[in-house]
Amino acid sequence: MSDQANTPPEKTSHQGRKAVISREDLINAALKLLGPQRSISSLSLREVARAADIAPNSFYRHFKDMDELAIALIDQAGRSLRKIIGEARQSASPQKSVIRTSTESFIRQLNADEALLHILLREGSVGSPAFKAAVERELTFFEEELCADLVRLGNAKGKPLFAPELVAKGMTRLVFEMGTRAMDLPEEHQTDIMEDTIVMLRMILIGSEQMAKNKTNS
Amino acid sequence: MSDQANTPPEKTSHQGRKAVISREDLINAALKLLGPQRSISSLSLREVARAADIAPNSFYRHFKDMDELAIALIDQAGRSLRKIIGEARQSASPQKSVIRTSTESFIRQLNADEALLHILLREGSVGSPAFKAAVERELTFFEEELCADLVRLGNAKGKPLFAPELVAKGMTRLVFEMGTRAMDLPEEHQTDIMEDTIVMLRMILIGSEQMAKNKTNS
DNA sequence: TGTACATCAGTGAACGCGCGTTCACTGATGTAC
DNA sequence: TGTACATCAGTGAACGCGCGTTCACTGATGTAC
Repeated sequence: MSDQANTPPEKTSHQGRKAVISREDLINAALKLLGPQRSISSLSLREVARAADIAPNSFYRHFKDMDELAIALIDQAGRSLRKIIGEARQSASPQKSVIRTSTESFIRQLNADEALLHILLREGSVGSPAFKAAVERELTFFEEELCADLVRLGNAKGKPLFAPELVAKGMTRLVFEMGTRAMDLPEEHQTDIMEDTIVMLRMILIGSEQMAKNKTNS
Repeated sequence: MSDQANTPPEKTSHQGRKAVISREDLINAALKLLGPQRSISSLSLREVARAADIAPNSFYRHFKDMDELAIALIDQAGRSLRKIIGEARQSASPQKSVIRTSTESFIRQLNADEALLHILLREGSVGSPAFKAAVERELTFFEEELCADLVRLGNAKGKPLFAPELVAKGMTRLVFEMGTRAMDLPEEHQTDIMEDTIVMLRMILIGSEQMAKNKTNS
């Protein structure tokens, strides 16, 4: 056996102790620690350093703060969310409604990501004002895209919407709220929650169409 | 001047140090510490003891744990919620819809309580499984009452609902979600959020009525 | 009414722990000559 | 190609702090005789 076989070098350089670590590595270390039960705000700097296999003080080479790391995480989660939804929008078809497609891919990704999207669900209601603002920014962005989609679809169908921005907001918030609760449950229950959510989203949509109709008639 | 005039005895007995403290006093001390920015899970035992003006170890005379205190707080918040809604239900009138009355009293109480209801909004997504279960219990209870109300009202109006339990769930979750976000904002914006919320709740209600109608016709 | 005694909500001191942060350091890597 | 030097991501040791929890204690209050 060669001497490097029984002590796999991982990230360490040939000396045995040091390594070269990037911001990314720290972010990933943090993601490994997060999950349904842990929020960013509950992570300690030393924990993250430990998970990344560096000395605690080395953390400061990459981030000023745990807060700075947290913001980076939220940004990344937001980017991930936008990507998911962008893809869902692409794959919309006459067979499956946009609502169903989007909700399904949201929940699917929630399980696949294991940590990234959870951040947006959790950190919106806890943590520093900066965290909340960052999450709120992602949500608002999401709502605006959804709103544009809804208006376009509604006009195409000849069923314009009443207060489409509130339709988008209600749908977004509801999906996030339901997703937050779903996170803690085993996967089989998540399907039920998803179906419930879809019905609720339909109610909002149909309600808005109806309200637009009433407004026009009167 | 009498000797007790310049050092008001507060809770202390005549000796100057000791006091008799109740579970209630500890709960209230914790409530004083809570608020938009602090969640129960972020409170320390020593902080609560300090706020209640007792030695840290005295805490154990009343609660086994901070967790036990937390559950007590959640219970109390739940009771408060039910009371609010009970009163709102009483004061429903033909002039103001149940939706408006309930939402208004919810938001009003959110501001008045300053801490009690916030607990239910915050602690549902963070903290130990026990916390979450306790919050979920309160929400479910709330949903069931609301559902019964909705069914009764719908039948009285001759407009039965489709999936009333989902109407109740969607409304509850939406109000809580919007309330959570509203907490951090100054009061003048809260009115806007409340109006938005009311419109969204209407969409759900009208959507459900419409879906029931479609089901019947087909 | 007095005395002896049990109870128990309060106490101060101490513990070990993980935390964030600082300091002066080291040694691999890249650059200039 | 070789040597001298600057850079800078890593380091170990140490700090002071607030935490939860333990211990043996105290002294006011209620009860029995």
